[in-house]
Amino acid sequence: MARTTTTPPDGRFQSPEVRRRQILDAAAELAVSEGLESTSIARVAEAAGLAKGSIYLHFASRQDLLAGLQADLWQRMLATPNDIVSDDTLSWSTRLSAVVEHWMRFEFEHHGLYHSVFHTIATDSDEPLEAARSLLAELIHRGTDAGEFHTGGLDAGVVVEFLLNGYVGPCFHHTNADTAIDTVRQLFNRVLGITTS
Amino acid sequence: MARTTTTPPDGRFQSPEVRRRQILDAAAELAVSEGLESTSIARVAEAAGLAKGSIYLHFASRQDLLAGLQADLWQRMLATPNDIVSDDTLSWSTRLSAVVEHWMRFEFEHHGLYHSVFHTIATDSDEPLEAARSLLAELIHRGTDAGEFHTGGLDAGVVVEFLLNGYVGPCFHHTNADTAIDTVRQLFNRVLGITTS
Amino acid sequence: MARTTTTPPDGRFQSPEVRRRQILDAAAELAVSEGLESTSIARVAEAAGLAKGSIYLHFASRQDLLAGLQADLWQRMLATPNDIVSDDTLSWSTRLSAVVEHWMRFEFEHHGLYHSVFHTIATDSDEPLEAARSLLAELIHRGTDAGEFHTGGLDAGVVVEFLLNGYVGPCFHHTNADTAIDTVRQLFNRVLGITTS
Amino acid sequence: MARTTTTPPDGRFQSPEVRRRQILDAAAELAVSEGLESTSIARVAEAAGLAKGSIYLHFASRQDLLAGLQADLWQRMLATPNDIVSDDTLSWSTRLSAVVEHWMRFEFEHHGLYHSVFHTIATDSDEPLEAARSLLAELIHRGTDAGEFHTGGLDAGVVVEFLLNGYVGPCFHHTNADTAIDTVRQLFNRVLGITTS
DNA sequence: AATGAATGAGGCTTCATTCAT
DNA sequence: GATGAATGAAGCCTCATTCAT
Repeated sequence: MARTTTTPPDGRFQSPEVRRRQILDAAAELAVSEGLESTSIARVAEAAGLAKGSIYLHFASRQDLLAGLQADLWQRMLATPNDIVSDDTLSWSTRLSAVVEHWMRFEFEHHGLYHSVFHTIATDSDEPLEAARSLLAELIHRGTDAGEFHTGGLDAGVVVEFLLNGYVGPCFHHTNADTAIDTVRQLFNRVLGITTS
Repeated sequence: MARTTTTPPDGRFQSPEVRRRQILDAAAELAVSEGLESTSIARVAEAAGLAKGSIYLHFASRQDLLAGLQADLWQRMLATPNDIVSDDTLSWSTRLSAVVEHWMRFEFEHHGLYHSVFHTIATDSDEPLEAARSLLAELIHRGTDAGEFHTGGLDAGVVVEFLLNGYVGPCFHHTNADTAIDTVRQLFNRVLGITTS
Repeated sequence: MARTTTTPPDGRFQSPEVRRRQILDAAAELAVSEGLESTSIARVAEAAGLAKGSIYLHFASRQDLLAGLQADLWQRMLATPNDIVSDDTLSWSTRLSAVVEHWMRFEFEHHGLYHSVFHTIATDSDEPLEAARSLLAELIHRGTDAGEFHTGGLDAGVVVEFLLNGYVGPCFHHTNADTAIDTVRQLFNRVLGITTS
Repeated sequence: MARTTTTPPDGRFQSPEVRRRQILDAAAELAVSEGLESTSIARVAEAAGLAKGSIYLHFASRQDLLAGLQADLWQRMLATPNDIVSDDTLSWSTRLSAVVEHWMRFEFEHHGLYHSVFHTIATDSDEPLEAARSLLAELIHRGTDAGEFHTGGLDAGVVVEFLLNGYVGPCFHHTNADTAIDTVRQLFNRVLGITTS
């Protein structure tokens, strides 16, 4: 039949994957602009150009939607850094710098959404958060082993938490992003005893 | 019913100041134990031993109450550090250490309440947050002038934000508080180029 | 003060007991006219002259309201019969007749509401239903012992269920109530082997 | 996707009659296991192996489906009894016994579905219910004329309603089915003045 | 004949806020 | 000052029904 038309005439009918993404994007935008708690199903539906009930074709509940948003953000936050850490052509301090830059740009773009998602949503698993911690912990550990970093007996867990929270602060106030990133990179270096000659 | 007049045996009639304090304390306790969003007027009233309507004799709205709570917390967070910074018998690095310890203990005690108040409540003024920034900024500035800290041309605003957020991270995970505080103090030292001989 | 006015000017403020009764009455009326499932909170509130939210000052949930309605009906259904059964000045067959009449008039008045409440609402306890069964079972048992009834070895439980359901049937169709009651009384007599000379 | 044309390997295309039956059977099963109100279109479709929308190719609305279910049940309830009543090789009391047994077994099998269908669904016509009444009324009338039953001037309509409701009661509580049936048969005999010598 | 994404009315429930007492 | 019954807007969710494919 006429089943060949892959592009529907208007946007009324969409494949589940597309719709799911549209909804998540709408939710993310709302969450950024109005806060997570104000991100109601009604608002999301409106922003996504759907009826309220249609949200439930893609998410079992508001909690589920929020969890999906969280997972989505985490995955975007972690994908590139994972690649960076695995790239053995780079020195450890270069990898660290690259990860910091990625995270900060991500945070600038989302203007703190990560932070509210981070601290507000109750999910069953802290998996992705743990993944971020592990990533940074491993990076530090291996850079130290390689003689590039010098943590001098500091509690590794505390250092990781400190850095992971610290870089977020400068992202909230729109000073020049490049300056902020550059400064934070140097702060990471100081914390990890990296001497940039 | 048969109880006729004046001064009731229990604490039913209180001066406005006392009542206000009772309400704020009840709200803070609830916010710590159940989260800011779950802190409803009904729950606060119940915890404060008042009827719902009576809350409105002391606060214009829920927002007002939450703003009061915020101001209260900031107040508590800043009072002692202000004293510390003014104490000229101490070296700048000692003052810094003392402020960090105060803030971290405060955070540990309130189990992240500060953080959610910080990030959730929309207030008209960022006054107190600005005050915290100023405090730390001044401390760093004067310590640098005194030759105790060495920030080497780093953007002061970024450093302040970095530190102000960084110390919060380790407070969420109940590793031993003393270890966390000690480690964070050393991290501050590293960031500010303080050499502890 | 002016606390003496027991009758409020209009019906806006009522004591909890009065309101609870008004709500239950409204709910019963709706349940009779439209069926239990159609008895929504919104309809009940409207019928009771209240806002939707006000229902929840008196009932924890729709289930709770329905359970309250059920309990209310059962209690009205069982109070008088209990008295009748205890009245030792009457013969057992007279008591039986009186109970049947009470139940049937009750059913006529409520036009089958008992029946839908009986079969629809999921309550934690079947207490009151069990109470009705017990009442009839005891009445039959003691009337048999007294030599007034002759059940001749029939399974007591089955007989009770049979009678308890049977009398309801004629109440649905508005034949003359008195005729129906009189006929059902005779049917009970036949079932229980009572000879009315 | 790659599956090209005609006659699919599974039972996807069916004649309307077969589909209708499949849907009704699925609905009946669901109604028995979960109650009439919980029998949603979505559940029925799922149980029948169809998409939601396809139900509407066979029934105009949910009400229509429920009415169909009702008609179906009545049909099954009345077919055999009609044959029994027409079987002139049997005495009237034997026919009565056989009808009672059929009805009770039917009720036991469906675990009260008949009852909820009976009392919940609003249909335009009470035709089938009337048919059941007529059947029993005729049976009683002709048995009385034949001298087998002795109703002694009791109101026929009331007696029919009484019996029609009465037999249902014992079916709800899983005492032994055979005992229940046997007992109810005797109760019918008592009501109709049948002496079993 | 079949699908299933989309709809939107309607149901339950919560909660900040008001106001007569 | 204090109360608490009452309100009503707003939130989450379900489900019968439609319709483009």
